[in-house]
Amino acid sequence: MSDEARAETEQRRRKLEAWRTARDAYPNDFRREDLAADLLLAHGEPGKEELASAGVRATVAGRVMLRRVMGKASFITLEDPSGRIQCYLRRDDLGDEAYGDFRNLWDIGDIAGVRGILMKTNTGELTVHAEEIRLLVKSLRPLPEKHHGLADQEIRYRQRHLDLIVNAPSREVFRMRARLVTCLRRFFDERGFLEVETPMMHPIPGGAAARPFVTHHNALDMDLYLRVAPELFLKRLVVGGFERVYEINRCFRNEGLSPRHNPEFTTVEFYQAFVDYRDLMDLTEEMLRSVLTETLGRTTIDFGGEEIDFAAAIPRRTMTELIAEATGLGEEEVADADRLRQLLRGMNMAVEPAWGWGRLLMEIFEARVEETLVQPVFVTQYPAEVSPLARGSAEDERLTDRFELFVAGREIANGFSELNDPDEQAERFARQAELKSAGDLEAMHYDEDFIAALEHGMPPTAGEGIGVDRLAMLLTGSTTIRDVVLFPQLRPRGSTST
RNA sequence: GGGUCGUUAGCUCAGUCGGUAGAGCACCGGGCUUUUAACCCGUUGGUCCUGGGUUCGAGCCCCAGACGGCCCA
Repeated sequence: MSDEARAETEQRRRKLEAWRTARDAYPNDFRREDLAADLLLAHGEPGKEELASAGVRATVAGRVMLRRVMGKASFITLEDPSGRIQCYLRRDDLGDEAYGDFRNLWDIGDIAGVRGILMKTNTGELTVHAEEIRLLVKSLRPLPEKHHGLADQEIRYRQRHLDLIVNAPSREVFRMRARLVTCLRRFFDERGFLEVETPMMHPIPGGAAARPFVTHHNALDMDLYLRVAPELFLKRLVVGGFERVYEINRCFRNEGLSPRHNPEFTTVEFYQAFVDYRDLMDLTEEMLRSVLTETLGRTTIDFGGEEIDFAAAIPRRTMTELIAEATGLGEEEVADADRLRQLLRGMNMAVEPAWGWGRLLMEIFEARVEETLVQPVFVTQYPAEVSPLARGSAEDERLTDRFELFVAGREIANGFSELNDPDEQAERFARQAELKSAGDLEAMHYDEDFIAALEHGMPPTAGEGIGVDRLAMLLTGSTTIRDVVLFPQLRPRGSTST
């Protein structure tokens, strides 16, 4: 901290010490009775004289955000969770001592309580004319600038409390996120889904192609993995007879940080027996319209200057179709692994010899198609090679009954008809295990316990995962996940690691 | 991991060609009893991200590093 910041903090500490000598500097007996927004709603309309004759009492409390001292009278603006309310403080009303303490010891950022009578100023602003003022908490550190707020992104993420104190739009983002989660929960509850919690620590990481975080259990003396997905546990619950389940919770993936990736992120994952992936696409559309209507009050969103429309039916396009369109390849060429490999090399992209047709197709899709999918679209018929848990397509054994939803060039949801043939699942795991031993760090483990569960019989089921952070980004127009995660992961300050 | 842009007062930001480091807000002192980002007067406040180098002289040029943003892998 610089001399000057220290100087101001010391100044404020001196004020606190002066205040402390006479009384409890951290009282907890003040009870707020009115919120700023409620007062404004109830008394915003009446004129100055009308309000004065009504003599309405109010008791407010909040953080001092603005201060205008005019000698023997002052205005302060308090901010509470609902909004801001102005208070009018006069020496002649409060007495020399209380008013003097206010002038000498209070600062912007302190938390205060004010009891008084509602009035309107000459310019019509609803104001609490103070009869009693209380300094409730002294703030020892200066707040960021009152008009421009806090713009430094690094400080906004590292000291989120400051961001929340000063930046109203940031508070609104997290309120919106909370509403989103409430809506999701209600949506699934209303449809008979049971909310469950499955392990965050897995003996074998599974359910997604991703590198896990490793931790260690001392008493059991075994490594555990932070889950990359809850999928395999949720399907065991379907085997157990919970035919509709959902979980809203964190997943962890040991990958780089980016505007779209935080190592811990939230998904809602849900499973429903006796439906297939087409039914889930219908359900997803319904869910999106429901969430948008309840949170934003409309079915369109503005994202990066682009209006995105969820009112109409969301188109369903196969991956091969979209690739043919984007690359100009013919149907037979898209079906030809050698042709795809050639194309990728022509795009100057690394190609692993182990990659088969499905993986090559996926790579091309990610490189050429994804970012072009701005309006909502369900991409269907994902290759089996990259979908080791999805049911194979009846029409083409190289494909699966799987879809992903793309909006604004981002993957929002991933769902499929579940593979419930234990023998085929065992073969798929075996193939994944081969890839893993060949060095693919994201390949899945062979999960015997899951196979055993499938052997007891899982009803025909479809399941889906939706990125809650990414939905929150869409709803709030945020282009980086860090703006919708309260405490995003950042590199430790002053670290020397590379 | 690579490329690129950024880091200057507590906060928001200027800083010309390499020549004594600035503004607004906040803070401190003074004035002001209905202000509105209050206003007026006067002060204070700097590891110019860090470490090297070039130069008579570096916030500015060069090298390395840290952290952050963006793009790519």
